Amino acid sequence: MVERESRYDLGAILKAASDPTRRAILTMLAQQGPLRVTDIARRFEMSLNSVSKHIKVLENAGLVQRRTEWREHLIEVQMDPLSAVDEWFAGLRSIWALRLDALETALEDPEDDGTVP
Amino acid sequence: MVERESRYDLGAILKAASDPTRRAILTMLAQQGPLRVTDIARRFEMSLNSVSKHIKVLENAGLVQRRTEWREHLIEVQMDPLSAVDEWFAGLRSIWALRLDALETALEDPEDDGTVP
DNA sequence: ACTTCAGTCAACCATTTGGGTGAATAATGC
DNA sequence: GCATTATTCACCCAAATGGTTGACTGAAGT
Repeated sequence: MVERESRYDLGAILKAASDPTRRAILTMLAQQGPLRVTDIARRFEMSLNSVSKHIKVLENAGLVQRRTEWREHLIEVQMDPLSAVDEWFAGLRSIWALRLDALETALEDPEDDGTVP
Repeated sequence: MVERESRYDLGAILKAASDPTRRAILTMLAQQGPLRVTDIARRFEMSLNSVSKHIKVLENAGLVQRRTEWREHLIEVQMDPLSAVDEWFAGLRSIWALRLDALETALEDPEDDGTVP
């Protein structure tokens, strides 16, 4: 059985994705497939070190996976954690919709004064 | 015609949502409907000021809206910006899927050597 | 052995962030 | 007019962030 459950840190995912450089890295990886750190860095006007740090943030959030073959670190995008965000959004939307439903019902029911405590 | 287009700042939305306190505020607002700043703050072990700041961050990202009726500021959750995130995720996933498709096709076609440049 | 290449680690710096306090603003209630 | 209520504004502070450079580790090529 697959260990279903949000094993991902929602905050970490969102924070990782909130940086434009890191989003660009993710896009690049999705388009081009697994890349080495150096290859990624070369496409940015930024030091290799900074890119390496960004990758570590992404890795930490689970948005990227590292396959250390040979002396090269192949970085691969990982879409799974995104679903944790999807799920949180869905949850938020549903409780919001639920409240609206309750509100409507209350309005139809004249016993209630229509206020939401 | 509705001004469709991502008028939202993806980075701002993600960053705003990356903080646990702010996520809690959003959840609270979704459950309870519009609330005053003070009401929100009372539910946290945190100064009113800090909560006020958090709300401003959310407001800035478009995730909440302020209806300044009377002297009270009614804060209301706004789900629209979330779709900007949805869309970005969808885009990322689709370019990723596209690349995989291309890869498969290449593998079926023996003229290609199977490598992805 | 020596050099080069791929990356990380460590230290540093400026800026942002998340928190706090106290004063300021503005409307209401007396 | 004065106190109360609701909220923001202006600072202060510690910690985190995004970037830099320079030293280090480890594998490959010569």
